Amino acid sequence: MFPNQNNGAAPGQLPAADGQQSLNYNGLPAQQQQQQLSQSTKNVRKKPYVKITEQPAGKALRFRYECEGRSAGSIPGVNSTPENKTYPTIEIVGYKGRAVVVVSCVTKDTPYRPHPHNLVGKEGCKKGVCTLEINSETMRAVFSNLGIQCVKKKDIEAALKAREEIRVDPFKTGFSHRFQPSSIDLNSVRLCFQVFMESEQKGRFTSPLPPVVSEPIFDKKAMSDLVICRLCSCSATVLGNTQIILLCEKVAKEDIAVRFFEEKNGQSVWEAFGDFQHTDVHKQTAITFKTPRYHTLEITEPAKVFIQLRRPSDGVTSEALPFEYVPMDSDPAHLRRKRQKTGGDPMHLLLQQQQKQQLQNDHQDARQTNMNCWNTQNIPPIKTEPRDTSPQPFGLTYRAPPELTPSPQPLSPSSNYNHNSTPSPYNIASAGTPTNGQQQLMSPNHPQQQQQQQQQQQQYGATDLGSNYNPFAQQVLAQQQQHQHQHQQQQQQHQQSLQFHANPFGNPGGNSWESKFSATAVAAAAASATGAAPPNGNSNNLSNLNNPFTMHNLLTSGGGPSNGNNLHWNLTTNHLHNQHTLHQQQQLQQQQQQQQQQYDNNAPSNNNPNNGNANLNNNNNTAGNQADNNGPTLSNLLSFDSGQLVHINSEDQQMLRLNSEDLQISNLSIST
Amino acid sequence: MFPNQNNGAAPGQLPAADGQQSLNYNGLPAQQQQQQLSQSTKNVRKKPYVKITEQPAGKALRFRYECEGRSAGSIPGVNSTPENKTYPTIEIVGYKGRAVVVVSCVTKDTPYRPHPHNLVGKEGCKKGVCTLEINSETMRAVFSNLGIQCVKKKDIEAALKAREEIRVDPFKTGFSHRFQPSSIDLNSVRLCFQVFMESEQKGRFTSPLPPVVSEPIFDKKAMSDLVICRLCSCSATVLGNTQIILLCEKVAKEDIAVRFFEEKNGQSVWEAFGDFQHTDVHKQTAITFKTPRYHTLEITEPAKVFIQLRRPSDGVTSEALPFEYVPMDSDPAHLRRKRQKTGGDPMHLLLQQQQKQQLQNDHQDARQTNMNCWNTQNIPPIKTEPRDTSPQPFGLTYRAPPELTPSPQPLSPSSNYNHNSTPSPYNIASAGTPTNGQQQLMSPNHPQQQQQQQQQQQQYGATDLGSNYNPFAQQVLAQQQQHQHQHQQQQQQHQQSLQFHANPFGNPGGNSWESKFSATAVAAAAASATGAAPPNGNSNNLSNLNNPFTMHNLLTSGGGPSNGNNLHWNLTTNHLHNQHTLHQQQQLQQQQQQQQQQYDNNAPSNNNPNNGNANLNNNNNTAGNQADNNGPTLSNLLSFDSGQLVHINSEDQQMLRLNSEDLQISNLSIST
DNA sequence: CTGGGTTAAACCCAG
DNA sequence: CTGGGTTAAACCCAG
Repeated sequence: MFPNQNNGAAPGQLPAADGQQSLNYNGLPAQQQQQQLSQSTKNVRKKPYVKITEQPAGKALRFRYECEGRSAGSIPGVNSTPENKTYPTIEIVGYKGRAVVVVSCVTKDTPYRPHPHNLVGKEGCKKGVCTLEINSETMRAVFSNLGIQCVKKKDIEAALKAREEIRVDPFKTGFSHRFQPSSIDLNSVRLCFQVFMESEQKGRFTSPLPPVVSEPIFDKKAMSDLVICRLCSCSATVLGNTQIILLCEKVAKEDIAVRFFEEKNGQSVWEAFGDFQHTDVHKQTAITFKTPRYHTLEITEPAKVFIQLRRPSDGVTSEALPFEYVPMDSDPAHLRRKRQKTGGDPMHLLLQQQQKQQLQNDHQDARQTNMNCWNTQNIPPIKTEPRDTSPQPFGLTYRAPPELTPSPQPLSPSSNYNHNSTPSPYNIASAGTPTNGQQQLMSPNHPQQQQQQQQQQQQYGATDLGSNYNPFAQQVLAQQQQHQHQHQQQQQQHQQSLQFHANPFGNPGGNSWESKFSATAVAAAAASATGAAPPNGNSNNLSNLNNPFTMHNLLTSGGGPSNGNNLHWNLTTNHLHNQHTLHQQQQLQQQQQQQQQQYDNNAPSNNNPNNGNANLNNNNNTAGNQADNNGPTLSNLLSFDSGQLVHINSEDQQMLRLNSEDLQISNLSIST
Repeated sequence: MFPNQNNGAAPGQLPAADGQQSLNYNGLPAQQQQQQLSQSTKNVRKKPYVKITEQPAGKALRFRYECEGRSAGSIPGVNSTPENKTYPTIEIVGYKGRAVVVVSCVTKDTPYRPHPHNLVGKEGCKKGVCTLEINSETMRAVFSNLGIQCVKKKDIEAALKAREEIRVDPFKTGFSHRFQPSSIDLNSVRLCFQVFMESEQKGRFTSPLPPVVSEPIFDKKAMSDLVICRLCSCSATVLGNTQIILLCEKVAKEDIAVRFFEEKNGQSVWEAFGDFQHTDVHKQTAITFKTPRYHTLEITEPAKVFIQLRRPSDGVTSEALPFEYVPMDSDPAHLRRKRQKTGGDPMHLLLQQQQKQQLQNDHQDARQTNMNCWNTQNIPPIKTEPRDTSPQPFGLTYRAPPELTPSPQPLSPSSNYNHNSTPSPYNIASAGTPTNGQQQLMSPNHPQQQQQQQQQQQQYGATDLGSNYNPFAQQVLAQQQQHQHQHQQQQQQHQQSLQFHANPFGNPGGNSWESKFSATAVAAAAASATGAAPPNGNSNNLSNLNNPFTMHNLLTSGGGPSNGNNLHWNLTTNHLHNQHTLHQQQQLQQQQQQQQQQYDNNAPSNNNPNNGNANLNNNNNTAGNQADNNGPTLSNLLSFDSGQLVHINSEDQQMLRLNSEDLQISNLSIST
């Protein structure tokens, strides 16, 4: 282990457990958590962790496009009310001291990949992530102005590339998903909180806590609830077949049903569905349907039932509105008269009415009335002369226009949209095998864990990325993770050395290869390269060399402006005999280091308009100083962007030295 | 006058008038046309002209975006039916022989400016315009595959620039409107047909006929008719106040009314409007309203009336559907019962019903029922015991889903959308003063006409381009026109010479200035320039120098990628004392020539990817050969694009010599 | 491929 | 500025 890492979390550093320790977080019972913790930490009694004390509201906010040129608003807390506004809040449990949190968007579903959408807001938001120092008294951070700025499909790739550049990838899934933009759900995100505690070396925030994700957040615009806005009538006769127009929020015409049901003592005793075809759904916002027949025609008083929208695909329903079935006597005059003519036989009447309505079913509309929607299971003998009872309508309109209803929409993500609610990483762990169960609590540096993660990704990749997803890409994913752990290289060296003959720049150590790699050599390598891969300035693209699939993606992904200062060379032939992923990963590390170094040497300030006088140190460090821990201090960072508490030194040349720490955020430094 | 122009149209060239000459075209009676023609042509009895024998359908086709990556379909003729398809067709009347027609989109409203939308199709469509040779037997051209590919707002400027480059500007309005993209209606165009007859010199199509425009064509997607798709009920009691939901095609909630009316012997005897607020318009596609009270409560049989949508802003209405007012007795059972309880007094009943419905008016919805919509002018004494009459509904649904109704939508542009139908250019002429009336038939080369056009543009500019439109820009417009007429310069020289002292490159002739304008001089001029105008590669931008408004536009129009090969220099100070527009125009010509020449010298093939081997001649002609008439031949052009009958030599360097002819299409050459 | 409905991206109004 | 409806631009399904 390394000096800056305290994954082992020496017990002495931790404050005594406070009362809150016994509270749940991420929905797990405290006992279970405790068990988990003890499983993984063995001798360590309490490990600090991040707790979301106020979840973000599930769909209170519309995602905003950058082109809208406006603030994206603030995600409220799930318990926010107009009178008492709350905001997403986290708390560090089991640690007191300085800490910094980095918030970013990840995908709703596991594996939690970096999500292209950006967090924007007044405080701490930069490059789509939000970085705040946690109040070291309360050990809390409240995110009172966090908006979600959505990217459009065409910009997914660029957005993920930008995220990759600042190395925010909480779960080390890599960024290969940027080549499958359509696999990314742009209508939902989770917030991911990555907390970094101050290390022994003051002012450096290099001790990460396991990342924690919020409940999903849905774009309010896209995910409209099922809502019945209006009904032209909320009563009908027990005979059914009454045409009713229902106005609603946007629905999918192929995936919507109108459900009638009756409850007795909280128990559903009857249900039936309105009868319509998908062509009866008008512009996604209105449904013309016919009422189902009531389960009995023999009622003398109106029967109170409910009507609601239901989405068959997931069973989600709208709020139920009252609806009334009235005795046959209450139907319009012309029907009543006809019944009288036919002697009042209700079955005859039923037949007549059906025939009549069949005729009314639009001269234009030749389809058959679908009798299947009717619940015909229990039709009792019908009373010949039902009493003339008066229906008592509930009112014709159920939802007033927005300006008239102060009542808030249902905001809780735990209502309709959490049917497949994804658990937090801790929950995942607990759901897995005992071995996998430790995963989230292990040091991300642990080689074993990296392999586990890779396995996990392959697992998920098959299900999450659709049928087009190429499992090859998952390798790249794992490979890309690897390069964030350059510091480990020295330790891993004994494992690696056996394979290093395959590397043409074969250099077992990470420290001294720079001297072997002059600009001339680069030029020669570049000149001898025959591949057509467009240089695009991203060091991870070296993974192409091992992965024809990704290469293909690169070649077909539209290229983008090529960065003339980044040389790439084709090493494919050198890797043909590499069979083990781990070996490939290790080689990749070497190559990436080499390329990074070369980038540093050849392009000292290109593409970096902000790279002015802010970085007073370390801009021209050499390859040998990997042990150099002098990251940018907060004051330096502040002079870089004075509105920013903590700056992720994304654009700094420094980043390119790859002296990154445990997590993707390389050097979070702070000065007091 | 010039050798290639036969505006005078020597009578001997013309075939004898055929029978069709007596037909109308562009909706003008033949007599009136005849009169017009004789007014302007004095001694010429019959002038050939273009007649649209089949107008394009007014809104049969959806405009398609380029990004949709598909054919844009074919505009049918206005008389097209599924069985007998027709297409826009023109005919040349009064001339027999070879001719070519160039079709392009122009704005719906006068002045008919080039419209950024492009014509695409299998035959002859290139760069957004369609060029066909007219069948010289029938003297007709049928456009059987003409689609409209719409540009998005952001691309308006580029699209118009491209049009400018190929010099398609039928009415010489210039292209200044590209700096007011929002002034351009993207949902409508007119087709403009420019016919060029073969000149005395065979194979050259340089004798233009006056351009003719079609009736407007509207984007089917955007301009949906007012259509009632469905009503939840098509009958109500004479009392009114029955809530009805109406489903419709997209309407504007602020500009829609539901009109009830009654006709007796074709005469409208009663009308009233449904009662609703704009908040009752649901998602633009449904309206919940309350029926107005019928003009009398004293009916014993159902009264047949009509219901339709009406757009107050322009009075346009939907088709009317039958609606039935039924006597009070026919209302639902609970009301009838209540009436019985209160002794059946109808006024009491009315009051009761109103109160009741007021209560039903949504607990949420506190607004007052708007009684103003009711026609209360003629309420007779009410019969105490109305007969129980049966309503006879017309059926509940009025428009079936698309797949069920074969009946075509109304297609004629002369129905709803031609309220301000713009006449053909001939009609414009006839509507003007006698002097202006000759305008369209005069040679555009005539100096007097240029001034007239300028006046006309200023006139139209004020009304067509909105309140932000700066009349200064109209000058530029005229100035821009001017530079298409370099040939005239020699003739105009005697007028110009007096003012030429103001020109720093003072060069009265158009032939020999090239020698005075070396690359060194250009560099010096560029170096001394202090203005901040971004170069953007368009020679017309030189007009900025005279026009601060346009300069402003350029500076704020977003710039676009600057063309490094186009040097601009700031001559503003040299023009401070120029007061007369004509002088400015003349100077501008000089400057444009200079710049063009410089462009030719410095950037021989930049920005011209197609400038390969197609242009065998004239790529390196000098400034002296302005009389050179060797345009590209058709065979040359065919090797350039073999699918193309006639090629507008837009990208040819040749264009830059400005040896353009009468119309904006410079050299239409053809080889047999 | 077509017609045409639907979704995603921009735009813009009203409070 | 905000929330949120509407339009314009893309996308995509069904025949």
